[in-house]
Amino acid sequence: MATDENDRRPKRAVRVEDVARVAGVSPITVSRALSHPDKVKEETRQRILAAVTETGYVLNHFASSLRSGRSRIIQVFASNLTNPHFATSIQGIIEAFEGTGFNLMFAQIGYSEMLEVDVVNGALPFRPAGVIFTGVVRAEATREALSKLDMPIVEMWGHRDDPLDMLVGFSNADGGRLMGEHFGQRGFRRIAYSGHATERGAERVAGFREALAQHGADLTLIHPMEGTRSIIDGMGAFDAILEKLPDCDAMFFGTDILAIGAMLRAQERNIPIPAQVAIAGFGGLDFTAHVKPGLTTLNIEGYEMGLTAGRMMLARLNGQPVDRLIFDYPITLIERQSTAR
Amino acid sequence: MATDENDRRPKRAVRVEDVARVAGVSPITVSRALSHPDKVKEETRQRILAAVTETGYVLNHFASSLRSGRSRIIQVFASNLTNPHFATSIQGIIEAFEGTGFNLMFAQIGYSEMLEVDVVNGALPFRPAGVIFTGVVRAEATREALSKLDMPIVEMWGHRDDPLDMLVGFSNADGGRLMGEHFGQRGFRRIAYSGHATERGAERVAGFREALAQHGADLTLIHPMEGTRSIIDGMGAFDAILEKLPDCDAMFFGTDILAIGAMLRAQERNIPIPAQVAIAGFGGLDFTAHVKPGLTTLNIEGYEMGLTAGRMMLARLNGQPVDRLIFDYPITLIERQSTAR
DNA sequence: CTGAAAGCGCTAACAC
DNA sequence: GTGTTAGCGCTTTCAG
Repeated sequence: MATDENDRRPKRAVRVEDVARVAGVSPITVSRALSHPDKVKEETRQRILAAVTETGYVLNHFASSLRSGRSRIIQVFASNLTNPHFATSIQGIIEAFEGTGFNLMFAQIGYSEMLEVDVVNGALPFRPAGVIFTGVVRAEATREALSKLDMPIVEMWGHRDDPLDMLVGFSNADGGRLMGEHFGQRGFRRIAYSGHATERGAERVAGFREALAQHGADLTLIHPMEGTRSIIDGMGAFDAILEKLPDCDAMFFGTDILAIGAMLRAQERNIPIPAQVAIAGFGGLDFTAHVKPGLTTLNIEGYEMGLTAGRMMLARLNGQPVDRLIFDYPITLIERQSTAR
Repeated sequence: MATDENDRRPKRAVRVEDVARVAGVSPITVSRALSHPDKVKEETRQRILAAVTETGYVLNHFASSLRSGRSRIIQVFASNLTNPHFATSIQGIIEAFEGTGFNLMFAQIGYSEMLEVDVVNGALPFRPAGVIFTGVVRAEATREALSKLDMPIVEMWGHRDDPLDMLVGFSNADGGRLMGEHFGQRGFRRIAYSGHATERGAERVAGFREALAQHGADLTLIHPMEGTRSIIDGMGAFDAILEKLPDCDAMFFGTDILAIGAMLRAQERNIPIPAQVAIAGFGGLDFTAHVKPGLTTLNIEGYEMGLTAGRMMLARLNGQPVDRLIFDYPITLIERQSTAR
């Protein structure tokens, strides 16, 4: 960028000092012009901006953060990206922060959400400006440690009345209830659930059971599938359920993928869906609309949740008021042929 | 962690100096014990480690990186996570770095790979220890800028004989060739391709066309679909192709998702697959094995590619020799009912 | 609205 | 194998 022949030597990076010299001001004024533009006279600011372009200056985040104790890093604790719901959610988060000058740092957490204090501490050396969890933090010790940190936090994909700070999620209990209501109305009686059955899965199961009870039905069998979600697993689950509960007339799966696996397996075994067994999924992935028979499912807006999570965080970081700390996305039943009677 | 009552005041963080005092050594020795263990006497090291636990010391990355000019950050430039291939790949990368002490920073690049110098520069203030691209860097200017950086780089999901540094990919041309060979042998004559058709897509199309030519067949129609990959898009593509090429007898789609959409649309329209139109996909997503008819596809190991990319980078960072700079994953044809004759 | 001095916490370079 | 000194580049005081 500089026009002289010094370009040859990438000796040392351009510093505020260099910009300051070119602009004829002191280093601190350059710093202010860049981070608190309104605290510097417009004219000076213009001169400084010109000098920045001329010198090709870029801020050294390390020096900046070391001195200020703050950073422009958003720490994201994400679950398995193999699950399209989470992947899509993360995509939403990424897009929310695009072009904002914040940088996203990723760390993996298990699907179990049994996030340890250590995992969180491991990310703190970066003093992130904010933290986003692709889940609700369960461990009490971790919650306490986090709440002491006094930084913006977004939890996702679950529900709590007392989030650490902000929450973008939905109620698994409501989801379970919706499906229980649906199954109850249809008159199903020998009912099985397969999928995540602890933590947030437990809430879903509880809601499901509760709604079924109101129709005099109950959840006859739970076939737990923690952390797995392939089509093959769904096929296996279908067989396993019919093995234990041969007269099963309705199955509710914790993910659409498992449900599709079950439907495919039913086809292979010539078991008519929904005539003999009704099948429902969870997630609202787009292919559920296109399989035959169409798959009844609970729809969740993963991408939008991610986007919203990112925007809430951003608003908070920019000092804007966040109108709702808890943003529960509605979960809706999409009724299709696979559970028709 | 400290046992006295000073715990109440989180005045300032524990520093090397504090650890040094407790261990009865100088700060620099603490630093060395932590980052170059072999340069410190075993006994001293033990004493220091004890002091670290006692004081609850955690390294300040900002100070460390500011001083050393190095960081433990791996910059990942990722494409759209909405695409399960990329998401899975990223998952592989994440797992490769789990527990290694390196931190992953994410930035989004468009599917087009027309990564600008600016995007790259935007990440450099963090002086990453390495950079991973979920794609091959196309823009020459960017390639040059990167090569001057003198840091480990992994490019992915494509092929070049002259990678910037390391490459984990596969040959799109080979993939296209495999499918062209397959279509040619089956005797298809009115052939359409739909999907990504520029850059890496162009290589695939070229290979496809080349192999078809050897069987006296040719690629009659290209229906480009840049950056889209939903089932709905596949349904639309199917209709669009038949509109332009009513006697089309075989379609090759750039992603399995598009291919599935096409198959579903064919079912709706009562067009027999493969009797009237053969359909093939690309990617080897697991559901291709389970749909009816089974979908012929080209298999790609996304997760493994990510894992390998991460491990190559890690080996390089740990100063281990990297035996192969270019790691081409084999791409294989999975022949199923959807293209049977 | 602008500047001078100081120091964030660490490690490179050079002793010993 | 260990210590001393200095400084990475920025921004927080505190003055003016």
